Amino acid sequence: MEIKTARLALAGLAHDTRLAIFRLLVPAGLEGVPAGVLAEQLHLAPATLSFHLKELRHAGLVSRRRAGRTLYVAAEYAAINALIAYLTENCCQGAACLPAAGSKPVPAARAPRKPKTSRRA
Amino acid sequence: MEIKTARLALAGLAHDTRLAIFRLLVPAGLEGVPAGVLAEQLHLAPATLSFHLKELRHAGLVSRRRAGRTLYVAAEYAAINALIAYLTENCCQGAACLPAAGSKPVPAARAPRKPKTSRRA
DNA sequence: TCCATATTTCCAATATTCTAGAAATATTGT
DNA sequence: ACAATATTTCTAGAATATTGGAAATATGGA
Repeated sequence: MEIKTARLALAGLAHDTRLAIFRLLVPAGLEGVPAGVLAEQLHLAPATLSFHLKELRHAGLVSRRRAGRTLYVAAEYAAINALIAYLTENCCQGAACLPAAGSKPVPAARAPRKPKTSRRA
Repeated sequence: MEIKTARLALAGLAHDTRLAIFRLLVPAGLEGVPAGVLAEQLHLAPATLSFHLKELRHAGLVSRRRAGRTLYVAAEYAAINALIAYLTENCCQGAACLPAAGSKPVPAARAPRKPKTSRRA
């Protein structure tokens, strides 16, 4: 996953309403949820919901499927998988996201430069 | 991890500069990187870097440690671990983030209501 | 065709976030 | 105490995101 894609996905979820939408979609599986139901459950004006769905779609986090007059929105599980993979690979130390087995230990506090040429109390 | 914490972490990383900062910190381990080095590497005005570090700190994604005049910034691996765990648990179908083994299959497109009382060509 | 339903797009007002200069703070060395 | 370094806080303007009413679009049915 590219850094730009990752940032888009992060931004997509980094909003209360959108995170709430996504969490409603997750248990709904591939069938998804009608947009109207989302608006009802989250008390959102139609235009507002539409705006956030557009954002989520833009980030590749949800897909849309029309059934008659109703548009079903569904979570794009692959996108989260990819985001989790990105975070694991790029924002952790490889696999377990530990401080890295071989990383330098925390040094004791001391100034970096100027090795002091002469001293004087 | 709480939803609010998760959103904070997501928002923290959902910005080009902050994601770049974090990615520079990851390989630096617990020792971290002097703020000045970050500013230099990313060509950021001191005040701008400080603003983003504040955001990252607020989100719990980085920590700060003073060594003389220099402030070392380090990645908070635990925070990413927690975020990944949150996404895995809440934005996936449990473990593998698959469309859920038991979720309903995608239904063929059809209108939801009004089961049609009479027909006519 | 005309009407009702479901949702989107358009648009403008509002809110939030970002940037960076300048001044302030913290620390060390002289 | 003073000067130099490293970084933050203050501040305000610029940029971007969010909200929702109203009009537009898509679909199905009478």
